[in-house]
Order: sequence, then C-alpha cells, then structure tokens
Amino acid sequence: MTKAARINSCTVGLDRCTCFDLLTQEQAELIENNLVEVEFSKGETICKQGTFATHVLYLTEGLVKVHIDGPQGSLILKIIPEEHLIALTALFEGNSVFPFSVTAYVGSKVRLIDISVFKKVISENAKFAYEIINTINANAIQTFSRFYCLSHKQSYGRLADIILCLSERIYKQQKFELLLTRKELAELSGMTTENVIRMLKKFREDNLIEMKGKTIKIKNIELLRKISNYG
Amino acid sequence: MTKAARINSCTVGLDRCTCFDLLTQEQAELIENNLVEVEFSKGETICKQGTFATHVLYLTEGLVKVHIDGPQGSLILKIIPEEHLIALTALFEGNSVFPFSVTAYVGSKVRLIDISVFKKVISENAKFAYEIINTINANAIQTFSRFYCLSHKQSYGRLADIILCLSERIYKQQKFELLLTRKELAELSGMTTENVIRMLKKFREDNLIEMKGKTIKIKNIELLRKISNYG
DNA sequence: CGCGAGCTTGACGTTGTTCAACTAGAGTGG
DNA sequence: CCACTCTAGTTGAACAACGTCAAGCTCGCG
Repeated sequence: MTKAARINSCTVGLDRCTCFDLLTQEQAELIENNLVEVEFSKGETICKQGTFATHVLYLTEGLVKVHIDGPQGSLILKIIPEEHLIALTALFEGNSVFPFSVTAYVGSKVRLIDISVFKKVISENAKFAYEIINTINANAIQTFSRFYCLSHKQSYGRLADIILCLSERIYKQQKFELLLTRKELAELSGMTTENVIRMLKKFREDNLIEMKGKTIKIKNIELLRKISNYG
Repeated sequence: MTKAARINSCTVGLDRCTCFDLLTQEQAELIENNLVEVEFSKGETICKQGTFATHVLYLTEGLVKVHIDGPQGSLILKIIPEEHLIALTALFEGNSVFPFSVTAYVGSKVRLIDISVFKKVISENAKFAYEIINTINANAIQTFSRFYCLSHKQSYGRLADIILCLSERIYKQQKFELLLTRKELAELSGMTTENVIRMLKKFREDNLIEMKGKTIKIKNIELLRKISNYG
C-alpha cells in the first residue's frame, strides 16, 4: 500500500540525465560533432509519429509532451522537462519510425543526435549502454504508472495528480504559474476541458487550491494527495 | 491513419526472443550455470510487485500477465506468451524492486536468471546489450499501444481488440479455446465482467463471432477489425 | 444430490461527455 | 478610441456509457 500510494501520472524523477559522463573523450567528441541544436517554439512538433527516426533527442531547455495520435484522438504518454533524453524508444530496430510524436509546450531547445552515431557508441561502450537501458526503463516505469492513473482513477484523482506532479516535479514549488491552457490540462488528465474547469472550481471551493489569473497555489497538499491516491 | 489503425492492446509480436544467440560460448555457459527453471501453476504469482528484483525471467512455456496493483485495483500492462523475456524492466538500477507483478494464466515454466549475472553479460557484450534495448523498447511500445486502447477506445472496441489479439497473436487461429474466464477477459479489456458478457452476446447476435462452450470462432474478422479501430 | 464457482440478465445509479450559450480579455483595423 | 473578432474560459442541461447491485441460472465435482 505504501508502495502503491506512490503511483503518479506525471514525469520522470528530478535528476538530469547523467549518462553522457560515461563516454570516453573520443566518443563524446563523436557525438558532439554529429549533433545540431534546434529551437522550437510553443506548439511546434519536434518529431512526428510515423516518420523515420533519424535522431535521438536531448531536451536542453523547455517542456515537451510525448503523445500517440490515433483515430480516437491523442494520448499523452508523458511530459518531459529539460535536461532529459527523449526519443530513446526510437532505438528500436524493428521498425525505425517514431512510435509517437513530441510537441513543445513552451519554447524549447533540442539537440538532435544522429541515431546511427548514437547506436555506434552504445555498441562500443557497454557501461553507456547499461545507463541507456536504465533510462529507458525509468521512463517506461513512469509511463506505466501514468497508465495506471489514467485508466483506474476517476477524474478528481487524475486532476489532483496532475496538479501535484506539476508542482513537485516540474515547477518544484507549491505556487506556480500554469503555462498550460485548460484544454492542455484536460488532455493531460484525460478528460474534457469543461470537466477540468468544473473540478478546479470544486477544488477552489473546498479550499484545496487558490487561483489568481494563471497562478495556482496549493493550500492543502495532504488532502490533495489523498484525493490523488484514493479518488 | 493507416499507421494509427494498427494500434492494438495485446502482446508483443510473434517472434521468439533471439537475443541469446549473440552470446559467446563462455557467456552462454555463465548464464546456463546461473539459472533455475521453475514450474508455476495456473494463478500462481511468478513475481510480486515491490519485492527485490533478484532475477530476470524467461518464459519457456505458458502464458502470463504482467500487472500493476494499486489502491484502485489491478491493471494488466501486457500479456506475454512463451519464449519471451519478461522482467527486463527490473534491470532498472534506481530502485531494484519489481515495478509490477507477474502471474501465470496457465501452467507455466519460467527460467530465473540471476540478475547480476545478466547485468554482467550486458556490460561485457554490447551487441547483446543492444538487442536487450530493442526488446525492452518493443515491449514498451506495445504497452503504450495498449495504453492508448484502454484509455481512448470505448468498450466494444476494447473487447474486439482483445479477441483479435488472442486470435492473431496468442493462439494464431481464428477458432480457439478460450482459457480465460469472463472475469479475466474483463480485466484484460478494462471493464466489468457483466459488461463483457453483454458485449459478447451482442457480438454473437450480430454474427461477428460464434461460441460453443469455451471455444470462440471469429466469423466476421473485417467488421471486428473495424470495431477495434473505430469503436 | 447439493454445493459453489462461474455465468447471465435486468433495473438502476453515477460519472463524465456533449452541446449550446454566454463572458472576458487580447489583438486589430478603421 | 471604439467597434470587431477571436480565442480561452465558464456554466448549465440533457444524454450516453458504463458500473453496481441483486437475483437467478448452469454445470462440474465431491
């Protein structure tokens, strides 16, 4: 139960990605020489589901969402803050297309690392490969956790969850300026815009949060946690 | 759209795991000498969420489910047929406990490979590590696909999906003996037992499937596919 | 023969969606 | 400086999908 209580739906832990520290001078240079840094503005598609995966992505600045688009609309798999690798799943040899899209929530800087170079380094440096495995797994576990939340919690729980995650893992403050629209919040917590609004209103009425313009302040974090766990 | 149409909720592709072919004689022996094969009977827990991950699992025979248990009940992440590796996600260093449970659907034989030996081989053999990355990714992508289905399709679509998956990927026949109870089917397609029954009845009435005892025969696979995609 | 697990059915309630209307603020051009 | 429009936000009422509950059924097994 204590274990289960930690199931959350947001993003991977706080730490920046450290795997590049394991490269030899030569390998680091090889990667350096085969990457470009590109800026994306709010709302832009960084990579598109179904296109050939030619690069691995490293987000140096910004905030992005990773999502699957299908006939029934879009599902956000996870959101990723800066200093994290993104499309590692693209390493999958079998079908070398991106299995998802990545879109910028805010202006973002992304390093595109040539995928064949990345693969080469992996197959030369087992310690690095091992770190990459860990990173992939951490991401997968996080997404499974989100899977659990979206499919098993009801909407109050899901929304509470997202608010907590934004506060704890993205902004790292109890009071933060919400950069997302209601619609984006809705997509994140897997419900309609109208519902998000109604629930935020309820949260305000119950004195769980305070809202001024775009700023959200968490007033009763314990209760919010309870709602996230059992609602 | 053609891409999206392939989103399904079941299990990873048809092929058996081939990664062990990449080992040197010595490495293969090292693994051989550090594994035990254990039989589990129907319903038994093969590994338990939250316990220390001491082994990587290889399913030689049987059918298992991988699931997360939490305050809101159990979520099946995926089901795995024989000749596949299972708990690769347990390689994740950060918290070396199983992030999920694995339970046998039917009598199953499992090889338990010592995790430190497995890790050792990975860090010595980069090609092998690379194959492991591919396997992990293939599994993750499959689970993401299931995530999409469970959270975005309505129940008719989900059930159609599961029936198709069982037929195509597990039993590999259009007519098969269903080894699962209604309750298990319900858990798999993310709804209640009662609903599964009602929907199976509807499918029968609409001449999509035929049922005799535990045997299911698919009669109109095209329509079933359509329901899976757009329902 | 009777017990129990799994299966089936119907009535009803809840959650969350859909739709339609209305408001507020930001940007634009006359 | 004021209409004008556009988008985001908000609200309420009607509705559908699905879960819950309660009851009865069936079939295998001791």
